[in-house]
Amino acid sequence: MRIGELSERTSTSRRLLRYYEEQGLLVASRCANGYRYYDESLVDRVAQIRGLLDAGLPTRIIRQILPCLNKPRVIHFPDATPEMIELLETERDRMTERVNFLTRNRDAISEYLDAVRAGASAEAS
Amino acid sequence: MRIGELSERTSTSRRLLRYYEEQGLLVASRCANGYRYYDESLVDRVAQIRGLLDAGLPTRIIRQILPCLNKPRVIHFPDATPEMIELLETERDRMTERVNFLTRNRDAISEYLDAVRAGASAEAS
DNA sequence: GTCGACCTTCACATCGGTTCGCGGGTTCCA
DNA sequence: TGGAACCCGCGAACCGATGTGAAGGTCGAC
Repeated sequence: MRIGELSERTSTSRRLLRYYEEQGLLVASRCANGYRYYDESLVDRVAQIRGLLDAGLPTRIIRQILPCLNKPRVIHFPDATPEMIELLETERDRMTERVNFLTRNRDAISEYLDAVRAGASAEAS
Repeated sequence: MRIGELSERTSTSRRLLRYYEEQGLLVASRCANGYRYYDESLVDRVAQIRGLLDAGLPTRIIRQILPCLNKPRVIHFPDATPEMIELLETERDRMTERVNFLTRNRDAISEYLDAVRAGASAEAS
């Protein structure tokens, strides 16, 4: 597909798709006329990129970890340098921290909502 | 404590502490001479703020949900307007999405690391 | 009393992700 | 042949979080 369709299907502006490409997060082949051409699988990849960005990871990091997150995972780990592994471990730990933190706070919100609802129903009775 | 101590104990620049206050995330009382004075409990609060920021939440949202996240939780839910409840529910759901997303990706990284390690040990044998 | 360490406010800079919008080329259809 | 709808690259602005630094007030110690 071309950039317009990808843009619609991912709810992401064309400009931003080009930006992600510029940042090395997204690869597009080119038609004879210079138009970008995107593979079907890139819809998911864009969602992944946006999810990671939304979670607070910078493109710099996303660029590094993205290649390790694809389905045919067994294929290409010959490029696993020690620095790369360390980066991945660090980032994995940071993500775990984020998960724990978010979970705790979300649960606190849930509790609060429960308390409010309990209070409201008690008041109604 | 004054801002310097809070800054050190939270590894947060003074500038940022003032910024959080300006954004309504942090309250400081003032000494006679105009210096900010912080309660002990604010050390934890700063950590909480930074954790939420790190997880990708903007100060605007943090300001809204923070009051519902404190220990004496039962005390003050008289100010629970329907809009507030809706905001909290929305934000709780967004956080759940983030958690799921981060967990999936972190697990993918872990799997990759496992695969690399397995490959490395197989190669070594 | 003055020096140093702390605090105040404030304006400005930086950085990364995002949006806007230009000037121009390509495709297709009337 | 022209116009609509798409594409290109690109610069500029924006916004939110953060850094930097100036100009000045307060305090304790020497």
